[in-house]
Amino acid sequence: MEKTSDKSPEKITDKISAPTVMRLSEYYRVLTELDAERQLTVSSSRLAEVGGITPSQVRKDLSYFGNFGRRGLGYNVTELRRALREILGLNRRWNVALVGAGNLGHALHSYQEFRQQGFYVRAIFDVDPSKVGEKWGDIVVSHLDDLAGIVAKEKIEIAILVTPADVAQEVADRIVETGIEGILNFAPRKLEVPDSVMLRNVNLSIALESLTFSLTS
Amino acid sequence: MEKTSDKSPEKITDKISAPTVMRLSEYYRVLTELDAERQLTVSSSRLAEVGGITPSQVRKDLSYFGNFGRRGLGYNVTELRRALREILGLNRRWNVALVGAGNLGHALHSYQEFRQQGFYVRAIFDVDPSKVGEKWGDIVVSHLDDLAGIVAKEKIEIAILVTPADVAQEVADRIVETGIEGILNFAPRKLEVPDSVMLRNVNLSIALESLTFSLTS
DNA sequence: AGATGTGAAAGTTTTCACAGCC
DNA sequence: GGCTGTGAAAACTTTCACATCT
Repeated sequence: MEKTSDKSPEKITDKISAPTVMRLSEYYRVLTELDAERQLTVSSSRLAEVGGITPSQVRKDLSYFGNFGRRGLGYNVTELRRALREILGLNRRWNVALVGAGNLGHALHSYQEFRQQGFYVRAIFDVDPSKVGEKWGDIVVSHLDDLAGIVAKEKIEIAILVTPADVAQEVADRIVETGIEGILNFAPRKLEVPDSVMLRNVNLSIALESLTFSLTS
Repeated sequence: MEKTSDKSPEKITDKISAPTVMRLSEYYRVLTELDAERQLTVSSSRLAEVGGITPSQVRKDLSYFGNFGRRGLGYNVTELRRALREILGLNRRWNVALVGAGNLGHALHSYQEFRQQGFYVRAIFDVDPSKVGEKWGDIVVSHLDDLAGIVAKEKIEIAILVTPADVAQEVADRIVETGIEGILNFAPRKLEVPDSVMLRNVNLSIALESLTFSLTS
């Protein structure tokens, strides 16, 4: 029935499944579009249709966090969008470091979507002497040896790891040492990090392989 | 010489869950490393340890496709690797087109991992006149209007869609018209394609948002 | 002995269905 | 009438445990 807004001191996030979080991100994106189109309300069925899922899935996902809708009317677009911003932690800026100044790092540096969501690349690191010193936009590529100092000075909270796979673990170790809270790993290798550091992996090959798996056989 | 079972005329792939397919890709990557290290056999527990899962999960995943192991001994690395190559459709070359010649397209074009897995970028498309005609390695960027002709000529089977979100659907429609079998979509928008076209999505923002979700709470 | 393959149990996620409110 | 919120059922995925084979 009623959920008070008084929450327990422990993390809600632990009880929420990964698929639910991914769907929240998609709802957020759709709501951003609807908001731009001046839509005032949206129903769970509408949200479901866009995301290719069921209306009850949408309602269930949202119900973990509160009662955002109104029976008979649906959800207020602006209100729900703001709620999701907060839930996803997007109602603030995040200082990010790119670790690895290769092509993928370059693409991520200029990825508009990140900036729009509040992710600010504050530093870029590499070990290649020919890259250190390069200017990327308004940021100068630093040597990895300066990681700790710059992370502290720039108050960097998240590292995006885009190094070759064979050095990924040792670079991750150095990132962990700086006290950074989260790592987004693009290197195709499973990393070991302490539980206190949040780790998410993006493997570009896996998506392609899942495609060829389905196209084969 | 294990042979995957010869049971049904319909697609095995339909019965295999997405998480299983992703794990197969990871096993394959680990086996590639073990093979390079001249390891002859590997147990499900060893494979599980590297992937951070349970041994029975590994055995269950593999058992959907055949009996690759030997009781008491484990799996032959080379043999299992070859089997997974075949299952994932990596025992051949795939002709790929990059649709979108921006930074992300550029990063993917030079992504070594793709080439190593047998994915060959045979064409690159854009609509920006300043990009059409550029030379990327040994490929000249073509205008999107030439998509159908070049796809046919180069026997392209997979399109990697890396356009801005707001044109992603119309570009996807044009890709579908060419008869391409699969699309890997990097644009942050849900695409509508016929069931006959395989679609996989990679959303770079979602991984970051899942990180901030866990860091917030 | 050592490790797979698998049916059954446990756990998790999705869907159903309907009470309850607009 | 319309649509949410949610407990219960169904579906799906993972883990267990042990028979089975080398």
